[in-house]
Amino acid sequence: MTRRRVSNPLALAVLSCLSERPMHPYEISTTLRTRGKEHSIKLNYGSLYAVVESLQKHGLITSRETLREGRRPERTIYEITAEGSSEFEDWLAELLSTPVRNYTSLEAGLSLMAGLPPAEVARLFEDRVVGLRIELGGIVAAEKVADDMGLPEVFSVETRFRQAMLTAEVDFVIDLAQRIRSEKLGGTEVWRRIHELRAAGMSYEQIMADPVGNLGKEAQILADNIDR
Amino acid sequence: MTRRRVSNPLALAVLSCLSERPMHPYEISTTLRTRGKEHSIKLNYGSLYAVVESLQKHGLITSRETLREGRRPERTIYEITAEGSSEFEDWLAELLSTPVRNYTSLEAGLSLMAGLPPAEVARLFEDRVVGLRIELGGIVAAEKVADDMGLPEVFSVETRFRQAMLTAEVDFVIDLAQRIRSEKLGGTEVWRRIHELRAAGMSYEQIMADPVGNLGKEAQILADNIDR
DNA sequence: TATCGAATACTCCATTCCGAGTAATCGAAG
DNA sequence: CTTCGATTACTCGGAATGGAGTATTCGATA
Repeated sequence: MTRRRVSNPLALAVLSCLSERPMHPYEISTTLRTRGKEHSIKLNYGSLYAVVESLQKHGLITSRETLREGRRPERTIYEITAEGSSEFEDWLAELLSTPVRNYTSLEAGLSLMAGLPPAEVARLFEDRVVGLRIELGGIVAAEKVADDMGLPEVFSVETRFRQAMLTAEVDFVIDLAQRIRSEKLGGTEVWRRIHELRAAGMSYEQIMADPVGNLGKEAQILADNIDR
Repeated sequence: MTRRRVSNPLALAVLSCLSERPMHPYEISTTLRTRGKEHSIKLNYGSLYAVVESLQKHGLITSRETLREGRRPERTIYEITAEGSSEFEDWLAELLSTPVRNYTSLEAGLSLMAGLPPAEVARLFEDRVVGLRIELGGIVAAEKVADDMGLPEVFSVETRFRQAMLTAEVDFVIDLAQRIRSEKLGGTEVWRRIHELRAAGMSYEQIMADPVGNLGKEAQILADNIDR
């Protein structure tokens, strides 16, 4: 059981919109878009309509009326229930107060990076830094626009947060790339050696048959960890 | 079309394991566990078996043999194909070099935080900091254990990365909580006022009928943004 | 005034995911 | 020697996801 009856964060955004006033799903989507919330909460129609239906099923919102103009598709207007309001507050409080594990793709990559040779990994990180700086540039520009429009900071803190996280990532990646290049990162020699031997045609299993002999005594730990 | 034929990062971990030697799925799972990779890549059995099957279907791995000991379930041993190897390298290179949007739950929360009153949000952030510090403590302890065992840093950079990100998050959240408490965060007064009026029984729509009158001239922007 | 692209307002459904369940075996303690 | 929890090794089905498709209308341009 996933603690929340509806667990997609998009549902929280829906409750947030309906806390203001009743809306129909498409209006919710455009509201979220114009406010820039779709940059922090993944929004696509498939999920939106599924989530709205699920919220209704669980009594957190109710449909108020269905109207149609001309031969356009129907628009069902939803409003939040008392139960929905308290779910909204409780859920939002939980999101703000309770750290949760978020798996990022960089973490996945880092955890397996020894699968590529050190020089290549360093180069890839240098590429990444270029990309990160471009993203950061975009965020800073967007912040400036919001500021010039007079939008108070409270309504775009998530952007500041992204900026902070991206900055920390840039710092980390630059440092890591340098430490790989200079072989100051612990184990880089063993790592490089493994790839040299593999490039020379030796299999991983052959290398690991005698790690210390093939790779040096730093590799003892690998021998200990890899055998069953 | 999701660029990769198999897009779950767990598939990358599977390919990584099979790059070393042939294994059966359960062995892959235990290998990933003992190496601590399941902290960076979500691992559950349902996904593991689905992903293995999908990798096979797409020709990135092949089953080598199926054996059974006693009346235990069958164990099918898989090995990586040449195509699988190049997919592994290509995919890993992409993960390392190319930033992607990762939606976090905190970002979702931040983007909607105006839905709760400022004082409460500040308190929630203070709670979060406690939790984050506990997590950080655990990570630092784990790093020490790895270091004492002599495990070279290359094989646990992902942990350092998590540490860096969590530290940046703590800094951000502490600063934000302080700026809310001291009302130095732009718009905090308007924000507080909205919740005071709502607590006094006024609806959001009533408030927004005359934002400047109800909330002060800082709220002009809200009027502009909220009407259609 | 005819056309064409953008916006409106969804629907569909093939994957993918993931938590819970199952069933056998092993090892240690009493 | 027997019981009980941990480990081994998966299977299953319901829920979530997300991209592509559909049908109408509006507004600008030629």
